Amino acid sequence: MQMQSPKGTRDLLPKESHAWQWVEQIMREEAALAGYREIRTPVFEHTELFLRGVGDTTDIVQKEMYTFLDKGGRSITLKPEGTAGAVRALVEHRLYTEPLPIKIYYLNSPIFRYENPQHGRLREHHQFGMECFGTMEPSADAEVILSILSVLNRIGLKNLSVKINSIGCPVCRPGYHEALKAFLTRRVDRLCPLCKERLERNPLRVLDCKVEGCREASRGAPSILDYLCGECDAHFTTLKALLSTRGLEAQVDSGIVRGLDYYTKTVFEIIVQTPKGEMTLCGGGRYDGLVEQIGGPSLPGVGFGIGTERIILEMQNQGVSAPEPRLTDVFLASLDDEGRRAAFNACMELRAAGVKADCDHQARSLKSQFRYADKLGVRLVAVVGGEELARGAVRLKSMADGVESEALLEELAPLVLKRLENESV
RNA sequence: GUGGGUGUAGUUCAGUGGUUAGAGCGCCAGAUUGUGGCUCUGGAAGUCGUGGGUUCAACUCCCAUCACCCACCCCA
Repeated sequence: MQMQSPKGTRDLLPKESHAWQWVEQIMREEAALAGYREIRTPVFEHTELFLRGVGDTTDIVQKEMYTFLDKGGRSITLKPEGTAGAVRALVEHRLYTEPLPIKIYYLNSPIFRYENPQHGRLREHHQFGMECFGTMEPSADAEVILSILSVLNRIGLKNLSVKINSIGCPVCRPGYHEALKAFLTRRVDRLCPLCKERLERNPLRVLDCKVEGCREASRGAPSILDYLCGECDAHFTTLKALLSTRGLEAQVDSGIVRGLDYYTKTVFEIIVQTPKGEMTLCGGGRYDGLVEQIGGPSLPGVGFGIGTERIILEMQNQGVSAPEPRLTDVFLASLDDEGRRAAFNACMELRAAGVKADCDHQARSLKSQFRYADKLGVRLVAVVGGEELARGAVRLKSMADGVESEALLEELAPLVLKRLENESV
């Protein structure tokens, strides 16, 4: 049997990694602009963290976690989402003793979910996330939404839409649960088996079901928005106003309930319209009770996670490509053994001067070296050897126009630097 | 987890029971003396996903298995 990467995993190959780096750079810059600092937490955590954080009625916890016992008998789980680990670290290291709010982000943290792979759905994927702790203000909710939108806009993605909703808080949600449960119970016979269970433990999730019967059954269901308490309602109204101020008319969609239990008040998704339907790029919201559930102080929070694979996928769909860095600017070709030594030496000198330089490592013919240099897309080729080398010189050829000139070896670095700068392509 | 499709060189694919399995692109090299892109010529490269079975004979038929793709489910 041939070795291959495990089901649902992918190798990031050199020809695509530059696109990732470009996207990462934009994420870092936007996070930094908003005062967020990077945090890196372990790939695995105690299973307990996710049971308490993510919620044990969720699909993620019930059937999608990579959980195993380690050799010490501890139950360990590979991160199925990014927020819980960040919250654990925040609590463990008392980061909340710093001036509030605490703003942190994680970049391409690997995320694991055991499910059937499909387009844009892997068992291991990577997420960028921003989390803001210690403020109840809707401006924080607006900030994280606008930050990630700014990232997506800078990348150049089109056809994006933002859906928001409020799912209330411990004050108002019980009342809504009751009303929703009463409503659905009257139509229970039309619900799918899964939703019949959900009805008891988490009726909100029935609204998210895609089964036709359930969709019909939930038509005309009471809306959470009608049950929000004064505080939640005011929060939601202000958030919408803030987004609107920034020219963002978010689509209010009471069907957005999210797959994680820790959310309170604001939940949102960023969707992209594709020819095959819509794809969720980003999901997030407010989680005012989470820090306390994890064993920390009562500290509100709001944030999001976004899948990098999906961003890259959609970039390809939309024909958006990251600028491709030139691999090598100058190639040192050699004519003979003496030239090979000198070319190697000159190559290292150029690198020391900050020039992307390379030389022949295959002992190839000059013709082949040129062919190779051409494929690399280099801008200048220096031919080292022969009678020029005896005079301490090389022939320097510009690959774009084929023009050659002679250059002294000892002046090569400054000359090359100047030419690369002048003819910057 | 359920249902459908696919699996042949690095890659995109041809090849449906019969000698040493093919093509385009890519890769490597050559086309007279020290030079790329175009063209021409040559070369390397495949346990035909894996394991069983049927047959005188299997890439081709059957079974299983693995992986990928698509749908459901869910979401990033």
